[in-house]
Order: sequence, then structure tokens, then C-alpha cells
Amino acid sequence: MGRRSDHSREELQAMIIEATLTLVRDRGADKVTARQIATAVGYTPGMLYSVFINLQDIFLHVNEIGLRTLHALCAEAVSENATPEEAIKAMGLAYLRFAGTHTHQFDLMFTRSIQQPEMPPPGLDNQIRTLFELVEFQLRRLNASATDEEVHLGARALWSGVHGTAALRLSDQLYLDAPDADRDIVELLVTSFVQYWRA
Amino acid sequence: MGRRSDHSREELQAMIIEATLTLVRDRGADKVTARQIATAVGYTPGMLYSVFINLQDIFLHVNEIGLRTLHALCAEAVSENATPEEAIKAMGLAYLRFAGTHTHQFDLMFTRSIQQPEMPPPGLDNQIRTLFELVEFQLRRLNASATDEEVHLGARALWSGVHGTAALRLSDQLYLDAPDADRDIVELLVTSFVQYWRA
DNA sequence: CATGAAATTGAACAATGTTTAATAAAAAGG
DNA sequence: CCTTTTTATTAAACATTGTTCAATTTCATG
Repeated sequence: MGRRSDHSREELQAMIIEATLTLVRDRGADKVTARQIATAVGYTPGMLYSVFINLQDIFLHVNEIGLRTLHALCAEAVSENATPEEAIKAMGLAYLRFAGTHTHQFDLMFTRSIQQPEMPPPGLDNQIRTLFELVEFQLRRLNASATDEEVHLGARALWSGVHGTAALRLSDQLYLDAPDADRDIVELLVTSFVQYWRA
Repeated sequence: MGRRSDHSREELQAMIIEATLTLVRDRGADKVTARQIATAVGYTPGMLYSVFINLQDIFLHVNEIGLRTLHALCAEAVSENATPEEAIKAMGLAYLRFAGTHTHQFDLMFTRSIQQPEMPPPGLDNQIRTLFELVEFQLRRLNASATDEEVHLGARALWSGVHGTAALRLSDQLYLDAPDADRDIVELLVTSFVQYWRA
């Protein structure tokens, strides 16, 4: 059969990404196949390649969504009149919570083998940067006399800790006594860094 | 052809792991195929399955080596008469250096999709624990009045930071100005935490 | 109504991990 | 030293994978 034209190109693109997202959420990215995605949207595998370059390209677009929601969750986590320290803690815990609830998605976003794509979807980098900026903003509030470079570095140090906690916990490599001790780790990390940052 | 018996079972196991290790080092784990390993050791792919359960099993044994060298490098990095802070810094930088030089190996060890193996090779867990113990030892030296639980948590907080830095840097998600600013991050992380830990 | 363009398919391709019956060689037994 | 048994290894097959592309069917246009 030829053209069905039930859907425009953009609709198809959205459907594919949406379908892939739910498949990833259910079974994890490495169990998601092109044929699964195709049947999920009611087409044949070949069609996918008229909309995307390849599977990796689709996953990249799925990650774009993941980063958006992760950013939103972190931003929402800080309450109106929170101190900078509270804000950073809240964001760190939100990050951790996302990793715990959207396990497979987080896995696809971060703990996947390293191979830079030919043409990364625009705005993917900037979105990660935006995440850092949330922390940078609070660090500035906390210490107005810090230089740009100090803020830049501080945010990355702090966030490396949060990310590392989430990543190691996800792969069960933290060897914690209590099951939710990862939250304690993030709080400890933030407390100690903020105390240093103030001085 | 039937039995060649050029090599004992243990020899074969060692050869396979060794061959896989160099293949991983060269091209990265996801580009290593069963047939490549087989030809590297001068056999056919089927033979691998009389020694190991499957490919993942082989990779797990490769990781055992990786963890051993990583541990060794961290342990060696602390000089004889170093202060605890210097020691931790040195270990953190060694960790970072390993991630940079043994990129694909580090990738296989940590930033790989999460799926617990049926039968993890014995001693793999304990080896990660041993890495933490290196840090715990220094934290104890630094503050003798800390409880076991505090030391446990502190070491994990500190190491999450180091690991997170290495992991994010490897996937180019730190967005650093200077190429070796990751070292600065680790130093900042250690300095700030140690200062908090002392008090 | 016919012609063209375009979307979608279906079937193929090469490569993957893994299984298994056949086979070659060594070991054991007489 | 020949025969038998055991065992290591292979060769070939299998099901799936991502990806490509000529063929086909449908829509839009003249």
C-alpha cells in the first residue's frame, strides 16, 4: 500500500517519539526494537527511516523530552520562599527522585555508552546547560562576591555529586545500609558544599 | 575437527578475557562481537559458550580486571607521607585519570545500561566496596570521632562526586571552559568536603 | 480521467548472539 | 596396538536485529 496520509510528517514524528518513550519506560531502551516502535504507531519499520535517520536519532529525541521534564521537576521543586540551600537540596532530591521513578529514561539519558551522534538535535546541549544554570543561580544568591568562573565550577562540582549519587545508586553500586540513604548522601553533599561556599 | 586440547579450561578462560579486554580497549564494548573474540583467540564462536555463559558473562569478568587496576591505581596514588586531604585528592585524580585513559573500559564498568546479571562473578561487589574503604580510611584519619555510619555516608558522598565528575566528563556533559577543568572540580569537591568533615 | 508525485510497504540484506548435531581427536580399556 | 568411550571443537543453523530500496498503492494535479 502506498501513501495513507492519515498523518503529517510532524504528526508522525511526534507519534514515533511518544511511542518510543512509553516503550523505553516499560522495558528499557535496549529492549526496544525498530519493529516494536513501528507496530506501536501502526506502520512498518521502513517508515521510521523516512522521518528519522536511525534508531539512535529517535532515542536522542526521546532524551530531549526527558531533559525537559527533568528540568521542569527540578525547577518546580524549589518552593517560593526557600533559602538557596533549601532550593539546592530540593533540586538535588528532585533529580534523585526522577532517576528513581524514570529509571529507564534516566538510564538512556546518562548511563549509556559514549558515542557522539553526527547531528545532535539542536537544543539538547543548551538544555543540559540550563539545568546547571538553576544551580548557578542559587550559588550566586548565596555568595554574591563569587566570580563567574567560581560559580561555573561550583555548580558543576555540586551537580557532579548529585548525578554521581543517582548514577551509582541506579546501578546498585553504592552499597547502602538503608534503602533511602541516597537522599542522605545528597543532603550531606549539599550541606558541606554550601558551608564551604559561604565562607 | 574435535578436541585440540592446546589449552586447559583455565587457560582458555584467561585467553578469552584477555582478548576481550584488548578489543574493548580498542573499539569499545558495543563494537566487540563474539566472532571477533573467537578469532582473536583462534577458535570458533561456539567455543566461548563452553567456557562462559554468554557475552555479558565475559564482559563481567573483564570488569573484574578493570576494578582491580582502578583500585590499584587509586591506592598507588597516595604518597607515603601524605595528609588525608592530599591522599583523597590524589585518589580522586587517579580515578579521573583512569576514566580518561581507559575510556572504553570505564564506560563498560559504569556507564552501561542497568541489568543485574543472574550470577555475578564472586568478588565483584567486594571489589567496589574495597574502593570505598580506601576513602573511609582517610576520613577516619581525618576525624577520629566520626561514627561508622558517618564515615560510611561521607565516603559515598565524596566518591559520588568524583564518580559523577568522571562520568559526566566522559559523556561531554559538563560543558567546561578549560579542557582539564575536571581536575579542578575534583579538587574543589574534596577541599570543600574535607573542610566540613574536620569540623 | 489520466498522469505524475509521493508515501508506504514488503522483501531482502548483512550482522548479531546463541544452540546443537556432527565430528575429530585424545583417553581409556583390553 | 587396536577398539571403544569420552570430550573438545566445529560447522551450520536459527531467530532477531537495524537498515535499505525497488515495487506498489494512493493522492494530487492537469
